[in-house]
Amino acid sequence: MKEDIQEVVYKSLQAIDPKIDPKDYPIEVDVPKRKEFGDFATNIAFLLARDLGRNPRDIADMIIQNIPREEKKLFKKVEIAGAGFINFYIKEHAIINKLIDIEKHGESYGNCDIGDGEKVLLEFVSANPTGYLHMGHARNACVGDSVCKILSAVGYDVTREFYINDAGRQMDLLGLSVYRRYEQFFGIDNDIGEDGYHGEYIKEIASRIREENGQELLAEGNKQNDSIEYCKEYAKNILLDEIRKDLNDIGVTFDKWYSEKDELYKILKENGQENLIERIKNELSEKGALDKREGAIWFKASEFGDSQDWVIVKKDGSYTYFISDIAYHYDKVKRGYKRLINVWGADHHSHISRLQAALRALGPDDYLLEVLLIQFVRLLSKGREISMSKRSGTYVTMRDVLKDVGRDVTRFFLIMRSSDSHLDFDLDSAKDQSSENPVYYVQYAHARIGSIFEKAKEKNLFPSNNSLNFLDLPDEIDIAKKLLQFPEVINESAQALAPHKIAFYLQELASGFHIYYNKHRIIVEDPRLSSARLFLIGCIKTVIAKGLGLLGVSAPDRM
RNA sequence: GGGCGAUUAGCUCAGUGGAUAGAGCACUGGCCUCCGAAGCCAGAGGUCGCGGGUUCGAAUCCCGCAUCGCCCGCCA
Repeated sequence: MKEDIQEVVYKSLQAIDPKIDPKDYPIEVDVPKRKEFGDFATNIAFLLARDLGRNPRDIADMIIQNIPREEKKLFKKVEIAGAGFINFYIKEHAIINKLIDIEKHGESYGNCDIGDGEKVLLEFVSANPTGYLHMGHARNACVGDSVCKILSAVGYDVTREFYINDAGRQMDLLGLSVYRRYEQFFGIDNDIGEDGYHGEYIKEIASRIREENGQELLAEGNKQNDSIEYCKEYAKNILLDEIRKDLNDIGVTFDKWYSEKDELYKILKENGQENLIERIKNELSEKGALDKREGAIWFKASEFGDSQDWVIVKKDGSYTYFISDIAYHYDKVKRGYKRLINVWGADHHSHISRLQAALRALGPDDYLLEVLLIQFVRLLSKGREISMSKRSGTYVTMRDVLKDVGRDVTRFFLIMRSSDSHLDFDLDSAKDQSSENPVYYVQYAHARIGSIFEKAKEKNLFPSNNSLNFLDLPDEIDIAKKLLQFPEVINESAQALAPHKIAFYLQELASGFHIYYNKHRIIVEDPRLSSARLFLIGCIKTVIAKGLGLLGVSAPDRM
């Protein structure tokens, strides 16, 4: 509906002066906060006034005068307000009739194609397989998944990817920790070390290894290294399975699990011995972006927009995590993705600029990488914070929370705050099946409508758009307007990568329905009015289901 | 010392330069003979952290300051 207004204003501007370029004057149309200011308003007259050196009100008047006759039919009135706003008041029946779009498109209502099929790679979660997922990962997973759904809805071709960090020191520590626990089962007194993993699950994994292998793995020297390597692979596979299972339980799936070890260290056939990391190193070297200093090799990030240089090959000849990261992201580009979006915890923010610097150095395209930073989650119970540290063996996992409060509530809670705000996840209010819980509020509206449909069916009443002119209550017009804003809400949340906007919208829409329901009966004497009202609430049901779907939350017919 | 984020009602938070700043919770008082009370209605609650600036207009943009969280490793 908003586009219709933009079109009207544009036509009027064309009538005034065909030379006006819409690129110079983007026509902003929004819904005023206050009802008295109409259904839509534009500030275009202010923008033109500045450049034309004329009074905004005069320009607004001119625009109104030049709206083509045909287009004027849409409006009850169009007027100048304040210092030069133009307020549009749409005819009620035009709004109500627009609802037919919702029925026509059903589940796909609100979708569009502004993404134009562009290939987007969304990398999210990417938790190290060294432990169970905690609520920070869960927030990343839910936000990432929802962003994927939203971007798909606006026409992008989205691939979802999980990067498995299975090479490097953390994995070595994991293998060693498991092996030490294994040794302890045979009375060997050892020390896991401060850097090691201390969780109970490490013992459980070691125990399984003992059950399968007895004491065969006890060894010294090189043979012991083989045993540690075995423990590492064994633990990795178990933990990856657990991560996959947890993600599955919360409704998050991936198109590709990209293994650092398998993909980046794979020998490239066409080039003899070289692997992807070496190739990237060579490419960076050819571009003059590397420097040998203090026995190490540095990427000169400071020459490509970052604040300092970074080591990519250590003094001992081994790679840093950073060069794997560069290779991985360059590989994303090579795989044909035009847009790379990463969902990262806020503690990784310093990696953004250096990675962007590396991509810039490799060229040719600039600024390919967008990062959606997610601030921390604090888990609260009875007003107290619960520890989520991975090193202490006692952290509360995502699995624990999921079991406790369920998928829908977990997802909604993790999504309903802006990503750049810290999030307090209050277990007590999450568990509360009451009005304090916004997810039930929205789901309840959906279920209530389902229930009304059942009741109507008994009386042989069904939704119909044959008598929409019966919908003339102000409450009905308000709801219709709200429903018609939905495509714009999806758009905005896609643009800002901000699923929480949908969560807020749904609460407002549900509120509109509950108010309407309490004030007016849906099923009334006149079957034509009943059918029209059923049609209206059917539209609400469709939009709620669609919106909850974008958040990965179910829309039950009963609860 | 540098960087990122935050600071809005008692609490948790929306608010992408627009008109009189919003919601939920909590609090007070009402509403089921009636399609689901997990609901609705009414009330009260504000120096948008502080100080400058930009302009027709600033919670929103810019500069400075304060406070809180996170980061600044040849770990990942």
